[in-house]
Amino acid sequence: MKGTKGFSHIAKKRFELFLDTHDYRKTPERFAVMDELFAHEGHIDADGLFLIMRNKNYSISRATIYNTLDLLEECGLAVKHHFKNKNALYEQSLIYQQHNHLVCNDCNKIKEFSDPRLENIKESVSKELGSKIILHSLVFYGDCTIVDCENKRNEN
Amino acid sequence: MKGTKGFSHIAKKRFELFLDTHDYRKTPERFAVMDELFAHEGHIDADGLFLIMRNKNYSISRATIYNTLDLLEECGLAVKHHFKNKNALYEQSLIYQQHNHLVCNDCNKIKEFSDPRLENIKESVSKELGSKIILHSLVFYGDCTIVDCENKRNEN
DNA sequence: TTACATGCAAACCCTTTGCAATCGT
DNA sequence: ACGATTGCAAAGGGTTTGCATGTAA
Repeated sequence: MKGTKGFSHIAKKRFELFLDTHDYRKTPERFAVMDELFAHEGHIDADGLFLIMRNKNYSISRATIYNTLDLLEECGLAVKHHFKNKNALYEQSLIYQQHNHLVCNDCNKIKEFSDPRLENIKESVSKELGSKIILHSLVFYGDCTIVDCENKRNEN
Repeated sequence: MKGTKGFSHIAKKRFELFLDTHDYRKTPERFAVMDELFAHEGHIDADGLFLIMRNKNYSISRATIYNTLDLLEECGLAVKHHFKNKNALYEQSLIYQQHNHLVCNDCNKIKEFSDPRLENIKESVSKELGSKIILHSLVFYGDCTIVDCENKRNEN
């Protein structure tokens, strides 16, 4: 999602409330991970965050990153995705409205879209199969049809 | 998918043709894995197949299972899913029409559904984002609303 | 002060890989 | 017979865990 800059203080408030409520400690590491996730546009994996923070000479361990990402997911500030990769990708979700992903077969870039018709499908399925649907994951995989796409074939 | 019994000879024909075309060898292990996948209703992981076959005293290695599942996926006889699990789940796809999955938050059981409106969404996204969509993955995660659901809370 | 969180490294789990033995063609 | 395929075990890569140290409350 774009345009999330300047919203991290709202995220911080929500995170603090969450930590308070659950009697979790407000450690600097946890806020640092949150900040880094919110500073990053798009999707990133745990190790990506780890490397970025280390490169900034912020001392942190992978274990703490994983732990914090779980907390962020738990309080709805992060969404965890399992695309075809073997590792999980995260994205901040403060202004997350359920959106979906199109993964490009050519360059692996991820585009986002949303479509109201998905809600209709959800409602039908809820009734038919007897489930209160809490979340969904819709991913399309496709070949690029954009002529001279700037992203095309730039994987190494 | 249900009702796939008795279709494995068709699968076998398709697999043989595929192996011939690609100059891959028709080993008994490959057909054994295919048979086992087609004998299994629903989703199963590589290790699940491995254990089933070992329990039948069929001597096979994990490496061969993984290799064969790749081949089956390549020729369209198997579909590989990445749900929230860390391991991949496979299902036979001889009579696979694109269908989608509802994963139960209570018991982890997987139900299937399909909805024609998804095709409409696909068409819109194809045009909007410039992509020829080859495949998709739609998964709903929901809480069971079925009273006295037989599957409810039987995880250990 | 005291229990919870961190950091590190080892353990874990699923999957892939290397190589000698086997077997399809 | 030749070379692809198998089986095994070891390596790999992402994630989790155990434990001593550090630190928020």
